[in-house]
Amino acid sequence: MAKVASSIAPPESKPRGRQRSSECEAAILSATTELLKKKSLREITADAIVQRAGVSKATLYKWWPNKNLVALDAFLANMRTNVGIPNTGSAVEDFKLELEAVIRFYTSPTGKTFRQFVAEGQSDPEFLEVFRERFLRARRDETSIMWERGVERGEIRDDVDMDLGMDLIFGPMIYRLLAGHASLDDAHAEAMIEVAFRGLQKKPQ
Amino acid sequence: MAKVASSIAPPESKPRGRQRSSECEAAILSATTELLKKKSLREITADAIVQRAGVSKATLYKWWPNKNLVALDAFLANMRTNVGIPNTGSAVEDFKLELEAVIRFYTSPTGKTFRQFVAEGQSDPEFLEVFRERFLRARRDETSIMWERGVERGEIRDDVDMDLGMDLIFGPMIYRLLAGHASLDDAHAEAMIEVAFRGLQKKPQ
Amino acid sequence: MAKVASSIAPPESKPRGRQRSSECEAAILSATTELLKKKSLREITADAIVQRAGVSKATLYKWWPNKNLVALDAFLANMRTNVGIPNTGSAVEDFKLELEAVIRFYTSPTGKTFRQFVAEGQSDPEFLEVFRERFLRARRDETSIMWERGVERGEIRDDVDMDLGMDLIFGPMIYRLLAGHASLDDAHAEAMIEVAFRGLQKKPQ
Amino acid sequence: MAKVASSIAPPESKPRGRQRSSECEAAILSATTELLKKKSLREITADAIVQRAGVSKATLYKWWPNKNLVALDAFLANMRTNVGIPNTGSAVEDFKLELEAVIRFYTSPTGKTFRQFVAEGQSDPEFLEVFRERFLRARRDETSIMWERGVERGEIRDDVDMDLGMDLIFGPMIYRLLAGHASLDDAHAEAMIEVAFRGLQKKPQ
DNA sequence: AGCTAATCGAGACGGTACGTCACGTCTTAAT
DNA sequence: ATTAAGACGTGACGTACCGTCTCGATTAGCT
Repeated sequence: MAKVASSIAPPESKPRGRQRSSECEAAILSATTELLKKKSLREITADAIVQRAGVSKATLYKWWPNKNLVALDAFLANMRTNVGIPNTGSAVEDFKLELEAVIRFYTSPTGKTFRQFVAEGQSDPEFLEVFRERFLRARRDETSIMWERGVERGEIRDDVDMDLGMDLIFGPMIYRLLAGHASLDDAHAEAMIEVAFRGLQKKPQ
Repeated sequence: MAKVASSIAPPESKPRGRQRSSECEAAILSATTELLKKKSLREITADAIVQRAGVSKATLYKWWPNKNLVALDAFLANMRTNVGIPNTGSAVEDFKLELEAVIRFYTSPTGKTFRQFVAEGQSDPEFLEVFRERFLRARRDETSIMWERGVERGEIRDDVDMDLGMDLIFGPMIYRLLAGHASLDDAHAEAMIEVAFRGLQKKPQ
Repeated sequence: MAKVASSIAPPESKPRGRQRSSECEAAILSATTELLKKKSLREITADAIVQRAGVSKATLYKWWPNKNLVALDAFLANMRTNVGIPNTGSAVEDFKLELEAVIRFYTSPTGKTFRQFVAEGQSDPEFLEVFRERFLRARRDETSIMWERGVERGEIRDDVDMDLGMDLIFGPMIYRLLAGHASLDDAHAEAMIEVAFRGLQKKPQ
Repeated sequence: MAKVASSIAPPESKPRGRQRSSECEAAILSATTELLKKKSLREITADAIVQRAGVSKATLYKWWPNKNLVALDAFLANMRTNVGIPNTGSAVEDFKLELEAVIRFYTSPTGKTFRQFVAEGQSDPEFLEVFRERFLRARRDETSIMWERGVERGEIRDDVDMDLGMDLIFGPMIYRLLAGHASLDDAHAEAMIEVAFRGLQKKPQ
């Protein structure tokens, strides 16, 4: 993470000196995870992380450039149990289930960090890009399978750009998540998909 | 600003002492506006504002609790020249023009502050609420006129909740604005409105 | 107070306009007196005085240049009930009684302000001079009567400078008062006078 | 300084991390010394000290709770070249020389800080105590040697409490120093000792 | 009776220093 | 070489008090 993968050569004589402690990395990530449950990203300090992890500040800054990227790594590490995407045979149903699942996640204790990553990204373009590539794109790659299945089955119009379609489906939810001007629940998901798909699906004619 | 309008009594004898200097307020707001053109909200400091405004820090903190609300007041003060909403006779056209205008604003030097307000709101719920009430709601109230015209003319289905419809129209744009995963221009606006309205408009038959 | 006595002309036609309110002056002085009972001179603020006195800050600064001089006026106003000096017929006894009385005063709630005046004087030479002239000199003028009686009665050597003698008698007490390195009570007064007078008094021979 | 000496264990393995920079401490103390030559203790600001020392404010506040204690440390550091006490064989002569020396010091550029320490102590009892213990007591311990020599040689009465005697000798000088009502020089020292010792010394008979 | 001027309460204002906080870097001794 | 401990410079924070100022209201002698 945040580091270059240690490259190729497998025999690779170890460098001199003490080796990087994977325990340190784990301690930092899990400390960060714990802190994120209690406080917002902005409120968490690098000092708090290292203290809770029983690790020195130099160690943290040796492996990560700043605490946002630590938090991102911690966040991603907790997503490995990756929910499979639904496959009901109907694109509308699939996206409805998916949207519900995503809403549940984003409003969960862990998922609410998402909003804070987007927020941090507004004043740190590099971070925003990393976040986009490592989180958003991964999610979109998964959901694109659902999209393609819909297109192949003739449920989704093939003249609609997928990115546009995806934004139509998930954009309103993101907007509500960030602006908080309206509620977010299963009912909303259903209604939203209903209307959106009226614009996306092929006419049955 | 930041203060409640002093309510009813119109003759309203002035309070005893020295009156609040409107020059100070103006200086602070315009200094903030200038700084926002050059730096992000996060980078701007209260010290920089007061120094540029030639005003004491105590004065700033006397009238505003923090610099975010100063920036919001400055932002709103610059919007008084309020764009009238379009009225072409066609709801699709109206929303297309409106979405294009909004995109142009949000990507303009002044409008890019919008993203930063949303960002700040993520770690400051109170600020988010103020921002929502004083900016977002005002915009939505305006656009709701367009929506209602569309409904009355029979262009927009009357069984679609307006809030949901608005989010469907503007949500995708906000999402792209904040996540930056895809471009935002007139072409996008057109395509987005096209698809969204297929779900929103009444069948012609 | 703190103002030059309004000079010569006794009939003196009053100046036009509203006259200085003696209630204001009294309110300020008594508010200051009250505050001095609870807090040290350093801790008291001009704002606190005017608030407690129900008076405006401009009024305070119109008649006094700073709060130290207000406090000095308040202090002096509370000393009008001027303790007569003792007159037992014996200089040693007189000074013993006087020293005891002075110690009692300086360690009383009112008198402990004395220390703070001396303290303020260290960083404000002008104030020190005013304090010296208006308080210390008045006290010394009183005590000088005791001294002179002693000299006349032949109890005190006439070749000792009075100022030096006074400092010998009161200096040690002031020192203890300010440095706090030893106790101050009647016993100390007695012992101190005992020793000091052995140096001051005429040999009985 | 300002920290407790780290007690007993002489081998004392150094603590883990980066050590306190003695350069910082030295820079702070010498900057403070310089500033004290030009300004009064009250006028000196923590900002000015750290700026002149090229040190951060956090560092100063890490090691000292306030600037008074910094100044005290700086003051004491400049006294290490400790004047030996006189030893002429005569207590009167010894104390006369000592009083002259002390007067010279207290009226010197460095020594005039003494008055300001006493002044600060009046509104900060804790500081007064530290000042007393670390400065006054040290001086008194030194001078007590002179006193004891005098007692042993039979020059000073053995029924006079030493603290009382000391105050009789030095109190008047302190009084004049702080109140400024009379001059302080060698002539004064001589006269004062003359009179004081008449009360302190054993009758020759 | 009005005019005019000094005074008053209220409190806004510019200024200066405060002491705290978090950041990210650096130093040291131990592993 | 990497670690834990933790000192350090930087820079912003929000608060406090100072002494000045601007208001409109009040008061009283003078015309």
